[in-house]
Amino acid sequence: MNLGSLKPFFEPHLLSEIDRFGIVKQVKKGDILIDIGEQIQFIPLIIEGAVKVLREDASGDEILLYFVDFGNTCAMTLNCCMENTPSEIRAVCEADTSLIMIPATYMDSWLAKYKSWRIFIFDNFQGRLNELLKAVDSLTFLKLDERLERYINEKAELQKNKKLNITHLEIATDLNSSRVVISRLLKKMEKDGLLLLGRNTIQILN
DNA sequence: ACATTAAGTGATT
DNA sequence: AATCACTTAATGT
Repeated sequence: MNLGSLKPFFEPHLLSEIDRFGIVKQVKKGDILIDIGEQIQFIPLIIEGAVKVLREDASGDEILLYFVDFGNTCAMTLNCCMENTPSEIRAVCEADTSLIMIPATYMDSWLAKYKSWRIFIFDNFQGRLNELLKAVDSLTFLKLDERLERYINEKAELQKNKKLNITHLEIATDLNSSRVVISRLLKKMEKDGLLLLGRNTIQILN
């Protein structure tokens, strides 16, 4: 197992346990990792790629909460793991992603045994909580055009690429708006010289 | 050539 | 800011 990239995070003993009990999994873009209502059996550790975490309302509309990328895991999942409750969120792969699935049963013993695991879990809670706060005030305080701008920049940063392959419809569902509105806002941004639009692509200028 | 999907636009609420 | 109704353009079969 290629654990080199995790070395800075965990102490050697823990690394070898991860090596022994973790299951490496490759998932493709669009795959659903965890769905709402599912019981969590594994803690996913992201090695490469990114996952988006979203919530769904009663009428089936989705709303994006945050992204999880390398070296992180989903705090909502951790929570569900410990409490043994069903998932409150859906996790969908943003891009082709590789991750290590760690059986949830190790959570407890590792927390007791390994300082680096405790730190890791804590940092993740903190990180996700901040992301969640960002999502909340984005929803309540920002207008749609500002949210859209933030969304695009975040996405570009995530995949380290100023040219996004995404449709207006995908953006609309992530921000839970409608395609027409997104198209218009993007068009305005293009006129303002912020972007270059194409079919399935958005190129960010600066 | 035809169907499908993405994006652009005016009018209306 | 959302929805409708329609157009135009790009892509797949």
